[in-house]
Amino acid sequence: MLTEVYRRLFDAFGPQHWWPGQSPFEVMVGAVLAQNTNWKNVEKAIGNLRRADLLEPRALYNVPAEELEELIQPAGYFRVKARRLRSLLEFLVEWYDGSLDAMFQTEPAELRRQLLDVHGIGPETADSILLYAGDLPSFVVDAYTGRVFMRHGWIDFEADYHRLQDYIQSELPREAPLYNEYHALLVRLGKDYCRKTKPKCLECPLRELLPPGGPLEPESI
DNA sequence: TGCCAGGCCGGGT
DNA sequence: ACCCGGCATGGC
Repeated sequence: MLTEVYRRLFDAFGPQHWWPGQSPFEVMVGAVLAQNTNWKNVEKAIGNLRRADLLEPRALYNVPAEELEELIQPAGYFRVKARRLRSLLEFLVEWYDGSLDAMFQTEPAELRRQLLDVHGIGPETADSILLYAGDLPSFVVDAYTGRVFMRHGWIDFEADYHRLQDYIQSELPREAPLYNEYHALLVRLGKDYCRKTKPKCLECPLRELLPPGGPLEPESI
């Protein structure tokens, strides 16, 4: 089923080119800034950091908190995110001497646990870093993923992050490029057709895979 | 013009 | 073990 879903999404949307041509560090910073935030706003914040020549671990590590807040303000939650970036930078500098290459030498499951111990890094952000910055096959589950799978009845509404991730990873070959493209396609699908309100299920590329009675909602389970 | 966006944490039951 | 409010900006 998941392979079929992928085929349909790829046929409908083509490759999404997520996080192309950018440094792993920039991707990592973007993963924090993107928490519950419109990507357009994240781009503004990243642009500010780039203009200030701060998209490099040591440079960003040395920026005072208040200045960091100003730079990332367009991404929203800027005080919270400044603290979270700070935690992540301290982790990177203190454990890996500020080197992403060194960080990614760590065995992936262990690195994932370490990232989850960083204040402000939850499962989605950790997996985004592993997958999009480290090319490691850790599937990124987001709000869209859950919504799409639940509305189709492929997983129950009570499933948490790791239930969903285990299910997806058990159905797919464990390959980073596939996870990368698959997640990006699910986000694209979500934005265009599977929003929280006013979904456009009947025009969706997956409409033929809907349950007979149409998309499921929590009360219908 | 409200609602929403590529979450996560902390405090209250 | 839940449940919920807080965090903040800009786009549609």
